[in-house]
Amino acid sequence: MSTKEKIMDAALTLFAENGYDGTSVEQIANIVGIKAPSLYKHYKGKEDILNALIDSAEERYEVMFGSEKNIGKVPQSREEFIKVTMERISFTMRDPIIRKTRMLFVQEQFRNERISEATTRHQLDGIQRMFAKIIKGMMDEGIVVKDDPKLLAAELTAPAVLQIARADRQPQCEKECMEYIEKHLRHFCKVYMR
Amino acid sequence: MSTKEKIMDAALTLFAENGYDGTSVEQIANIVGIKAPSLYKHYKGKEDILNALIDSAEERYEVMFGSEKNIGKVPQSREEFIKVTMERISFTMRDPIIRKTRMLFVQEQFRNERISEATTRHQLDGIQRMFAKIIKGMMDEGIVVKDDPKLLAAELTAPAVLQIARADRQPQCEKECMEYIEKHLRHFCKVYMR
DNA sequence: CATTATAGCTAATGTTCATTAGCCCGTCAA
DNA sequence: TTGACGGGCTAATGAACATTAGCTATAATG
Repeated sequence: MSTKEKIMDAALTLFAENGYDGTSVEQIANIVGIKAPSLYKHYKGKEDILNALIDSAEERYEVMFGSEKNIGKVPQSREEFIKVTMERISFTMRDPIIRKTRMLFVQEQFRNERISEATTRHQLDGIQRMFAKIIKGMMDEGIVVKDDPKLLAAELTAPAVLQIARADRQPQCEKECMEYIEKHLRHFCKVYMR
Repeated sequence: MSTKEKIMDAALTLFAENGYDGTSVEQIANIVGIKAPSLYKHYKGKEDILNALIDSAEERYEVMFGSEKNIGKVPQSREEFIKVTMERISFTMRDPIIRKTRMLFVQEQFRNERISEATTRHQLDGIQRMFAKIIKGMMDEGIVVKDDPKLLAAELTAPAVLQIARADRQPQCEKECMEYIEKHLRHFCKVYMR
């Protein structure tokens, strides 16, 4: 891993934990194993690092939600839908980089316009568009009752998003959150699936 | 309004907008109309102000969700339920103190244990317990289909909570958010109400 | 009227922080 | 061999910040 990448990595960890203002350039340099001034050989300043982190999050988002490739095939049964959905949610909840990015965005959303806008785009539009497509697929196959796919997607994902946010701030409740999400998912299936 | 209250008020506004670390004692004093050192006649320090704000938020929560008085009577029709629910949500979304407290809590949730714990208690437990009671009441009256009231409450409130969070960071979308919430609410009623 | 507490002020302190200046060493191309 | 450059270093700078010390005026209390 190059020094530039190490800086990004360390900054993301610290920003997520202590916030942007609560993190000093020296702390970042310490983790990387260099002195603070050396950091300026790689980035113009602290804000430049934040912008690089936002860029990188946007790229990741583009890869995950930009194309429709990663939706996979339409689940053919209730249990299959529950399984792949729980896997997807579990990954999103636990992946360290996604988790730290979420925590960073949550904290900076009111001061940084790019982050504010990206949060809405990722958390609401992206996820719901994805699930709307899956649900639409299942509607077409007759597995799910006919209804507005976007509304159903929002109902499906919103409780999960809130539980993920809870697990971010209270990691000791992670298991409980996942169970709660599964309960919701099963209830959703009971109501809307044949 | 006493100076002590003015300080709380100014601090809440600034903390919500710029975060705790992003706010200086001098900025708070400026809004109040005193010099920074005078502030220490009222509070031991910056953190003391934050703690007072948390105390005050907890008291407010206790008043709003502590007793069951403020649930009001069980709505007798779909339209009545929609009306009172939208009013409740609109108030929660727009009331300046509640809004700023929410924004402060969102930003500090990872660094302050009291806030972390309170966020879960207010955002998940409190709201859902309240709506579960209303829904339970309507189930008993036969207006809502028999089901787990807490699950239904979570499904009802989760999309609203996310839209309120969106309106907090993008106030220009407030109207859009409210319309979105009403759409969800009506869909919820279509699915679960007779 | 005397005294005491309250709540403001200015000046100062010590710390932390982001950033810059300028030096040095190793690598690699000309 | 030379020279340029990348990437590290130390030292320094200047600003911001939380907090303390100590003075003063006004209001409340005896």
